Amino acid sequence: MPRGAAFLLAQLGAHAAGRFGERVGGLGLAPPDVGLLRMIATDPGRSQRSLAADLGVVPSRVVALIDNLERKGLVERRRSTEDRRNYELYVSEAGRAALAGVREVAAAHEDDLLAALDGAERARLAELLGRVAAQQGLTPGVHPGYRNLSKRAGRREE
Amino acid sequence: MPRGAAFLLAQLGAHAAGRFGERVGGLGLAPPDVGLLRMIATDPGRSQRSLAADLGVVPSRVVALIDNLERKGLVERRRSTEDRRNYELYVSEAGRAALAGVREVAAAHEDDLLAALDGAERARLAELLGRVAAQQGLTPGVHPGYRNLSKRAGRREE
DNA sequence: TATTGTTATACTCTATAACTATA
DNA sequence: TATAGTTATAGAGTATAACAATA
Repeated sequence: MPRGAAFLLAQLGAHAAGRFGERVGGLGLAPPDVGLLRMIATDPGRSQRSLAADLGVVPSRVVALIDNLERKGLVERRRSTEDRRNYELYVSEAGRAALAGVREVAAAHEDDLLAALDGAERARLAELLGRVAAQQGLTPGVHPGYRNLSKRAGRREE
Repeated sequence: MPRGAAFLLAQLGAHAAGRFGERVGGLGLAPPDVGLLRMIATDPGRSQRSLAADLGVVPSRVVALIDNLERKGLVERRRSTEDRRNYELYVSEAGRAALAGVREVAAAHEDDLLAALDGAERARLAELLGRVAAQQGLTPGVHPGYRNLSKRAGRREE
């Protein structure tokens, strides 16, 4: 039974995510931590609500995620002075250091993952994948692993 | 921040898996069902234990998975006459019909997923991905989504 | 009344370990 | 004693809904 590119994509994607998770785990980070940290670093002061919206996740989940990051000292919650209902989120100094570690790890990850390809082939692969991602409407930099899948048609196990 | 091929792979892989799950959900199948069904169809009479080993999953999980398939009438358990401790698993007629449906759905899935690419580009993508998968030691046709990830350091995202 | 964040709760998935029936 | 499959249980992850503070 010949496997097409769609299956290979799903298979390799899960593999890549798993391996990356192992690597950042070595840094004391869970995979969701990494994405959140990056989003907050990119747009400091943003609220939990806006994160929930961008991630396609329920706000209560962001509470737990940020609790986690705050407990690790990587993110700070500051009550907004303009609208005291919401928090402004900031990446701490330790958080920035963690992100630097993530960047190293990500480079090593990419290199090991694509060991079968030379530079030109990697670029070609990235180009093809980029076009597919754009056509599929995927948000650059946002991993669908966050998304609430329960609304969708099929899931897992009956 | 430029995203490399590794991130795109994880992102697109999760997207592809999610969309495929929706489609087979329309057939009344959960994503794990599809893989199990195929493995049993390929190698009729195999035991639950052998499935667990191939999937990298604990045997008790296979019990629930097969219970499910059996309840839907897609798979049959027959007590082995040689060694009465184990079952021989077979895909039923309904199971074969379900697999035919899966093949249709998979073709439509691939076509929609890769709408951004023409035939030559799809072939090129499949070729590149195939080489990466082989170098990474991935088992053809076995999706890592089954694997026990709890032993590993981190888990999801990116 | 509407909105931000929180808590309480429930449900799903999945692993671990103990158990049964064979061998 | 060892193996195939099963059951009981627990823990992680995540959604839903009710709630408090603020607007």
